[in-house]
Amino acid sequence: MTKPFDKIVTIDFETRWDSKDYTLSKMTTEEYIRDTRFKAFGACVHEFGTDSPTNWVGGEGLREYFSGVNWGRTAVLAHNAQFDVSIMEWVYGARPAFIFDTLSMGRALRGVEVGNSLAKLASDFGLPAKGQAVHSTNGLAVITEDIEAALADYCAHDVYLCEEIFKRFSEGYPTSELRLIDMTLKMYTRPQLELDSKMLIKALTEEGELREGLLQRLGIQEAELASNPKFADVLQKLGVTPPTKVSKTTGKETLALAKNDALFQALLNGEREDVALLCEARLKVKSTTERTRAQRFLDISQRGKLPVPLSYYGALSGRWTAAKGSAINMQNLKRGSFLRKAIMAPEGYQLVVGDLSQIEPRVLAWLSDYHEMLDIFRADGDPYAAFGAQMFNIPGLTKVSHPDLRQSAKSALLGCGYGLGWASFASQLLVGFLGAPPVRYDKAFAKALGVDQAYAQKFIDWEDNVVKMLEIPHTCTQQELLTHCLAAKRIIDIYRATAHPVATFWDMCSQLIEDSLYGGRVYEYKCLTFSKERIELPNGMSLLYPDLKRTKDDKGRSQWVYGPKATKLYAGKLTNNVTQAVARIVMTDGMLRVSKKYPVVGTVHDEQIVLVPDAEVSEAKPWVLGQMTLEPKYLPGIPLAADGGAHRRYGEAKQ
DNA sequence: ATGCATCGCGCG
DNA sequence: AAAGCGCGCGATGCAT
Repeated sequence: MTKPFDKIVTIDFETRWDSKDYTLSKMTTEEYIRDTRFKAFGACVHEFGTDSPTNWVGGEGLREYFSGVNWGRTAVLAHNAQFDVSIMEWVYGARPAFIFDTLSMGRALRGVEVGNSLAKLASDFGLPAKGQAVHSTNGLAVITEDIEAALADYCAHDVYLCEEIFKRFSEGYPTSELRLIDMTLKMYTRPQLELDSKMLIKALTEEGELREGLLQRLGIQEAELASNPKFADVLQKLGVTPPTKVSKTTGKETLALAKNDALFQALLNGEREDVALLCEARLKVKSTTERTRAQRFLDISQRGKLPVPLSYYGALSGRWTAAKGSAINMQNLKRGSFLRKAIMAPEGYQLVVGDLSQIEPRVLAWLSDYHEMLDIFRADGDPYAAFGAQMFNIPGLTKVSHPDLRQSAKSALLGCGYGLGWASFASQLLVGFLGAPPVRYDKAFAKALGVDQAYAQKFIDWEDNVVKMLEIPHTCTQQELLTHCLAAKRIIDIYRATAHPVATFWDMCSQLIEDSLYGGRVYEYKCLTFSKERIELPNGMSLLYPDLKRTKDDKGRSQWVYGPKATKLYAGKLTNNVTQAVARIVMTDGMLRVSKKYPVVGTVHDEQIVLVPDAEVSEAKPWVLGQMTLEPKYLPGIPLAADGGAHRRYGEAKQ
């Protein structure tokens, strides 16, 4: 592939800020740059890889500078390029051909938890420390020549640091991943999506009126509903004992007033109509996320198009996360919500949304040589429905006949692949069961579950853990609960017996944690190379497990932990990590192919959002799905499938 | 006041 | 112990 640029310009802006009310620590990048107060004091620029001097371009000279460069053939390099390139594009109309970003590269190469600020990177690489001069501009709208000179020095040093770090990072960095960084940043700096402000206003108004009316009818303040202790008081006054539960983490008693707490659900669906109404109102009042987000979307819509705030390599597995401080997360918008519907392609375009069907179970089946499962996928079967039929003893269960049960089976099957245990599974299924005293796990209960003495002793060893999971209150009797747990255990047992290759894969993972990730023995398995504290992936990137070591948990049992937060690692989790990481590469391969023809304007893990002119939509849709499912050479024989749709509105594209 | 941890819930 | 996993954010409670 020929390079889309002839030279790389490193850039760093210095801009006006005020720690009181105009600062990136209190505002999003989008808000800050689009604010009327925005002002660039200047920028340092340097042509990367040349002896040319680093030039400070003062604020008044910036417009002339940017119009004097052929950005169509020029790439830009910055640390946190989202900021600098947004200024270039939004303020000066300069559209660089390609974007390099040392912050993005740092996350991928060093991990997300270590910190990848320019100061930290300089220190870790033994480079001259980042300067401090910028503090003197706090609150200033104009700067003196002296300050400007100091700023220019400081800025030039940042440019130097960025280049030095880039030299170190770019050694061997896959071109495909550089293209993904460029793609991700352009989703933000070159926004295409529009927000339907009328729809957002309407939804906000209607919701507000509904809420106000409800509060008035009940004669209650919002705070009395929203706060846990205050709501408990309200219940007490009505002669209702506020329900409690034992916290899973602290072990302390706490109010069980969350939406999915069984006892809260009992009140919500109970016979006391006054109490039920209050509970309903509480849910309405507490669902603030949707309101806050709608308001944020509305605010953005009044400033311009929607910069999609995604963070390349935000997750261990290489998945994208929401960009920190962006205040909105495009990856967890409620399905079917008006927020999704308010996101639109510009006039004359549609959004082709394609997703990789069941990509994780497909990759797991391929990695573990689970041929029976691969054959189900090859025959275009529905493994979730098949598992659901086993789970619920409903032969012939389908997505159409039992959509909810199939959804439950889907979640169970995915969990099972990563080591989901029966107790946890049982408690998952119990969510929603109503009222009744907590059931205690004891020896007799274990025996009733049909586990032998040694197995029962193991459960008792993790008693606190299991007790908490089973201490979910129910309306069902002890006997019903027992039956329920037996059913849960039966399903888990069925899975582990039938998905034997997956269990064998767990075995191998356990061994590799010990021998390779810890012991350093290099081991190649299919498209993965296990070695000391890392697993190399088929795209040249790696899963990182820095400082992996064996520790003891609070019960004195041996366990593996890694990283600054002592994150636990064990077979089921490693299975998840490699599966998710490989699935992400299948996904990005498709994105890279699609992006050669159409702009990819967003991604949500197994889904890509592609901008297509109206006239090309019917052709583009199958083409996109086809590009997503080309067999990767590192996964020979894997059956892939993709599904998708097209609409001007994001929320209407997939049916 | 401010930071930090936990919970609950949204997505995959 | 074969323990589902990967995220971010708002509300809340507790410590500083």
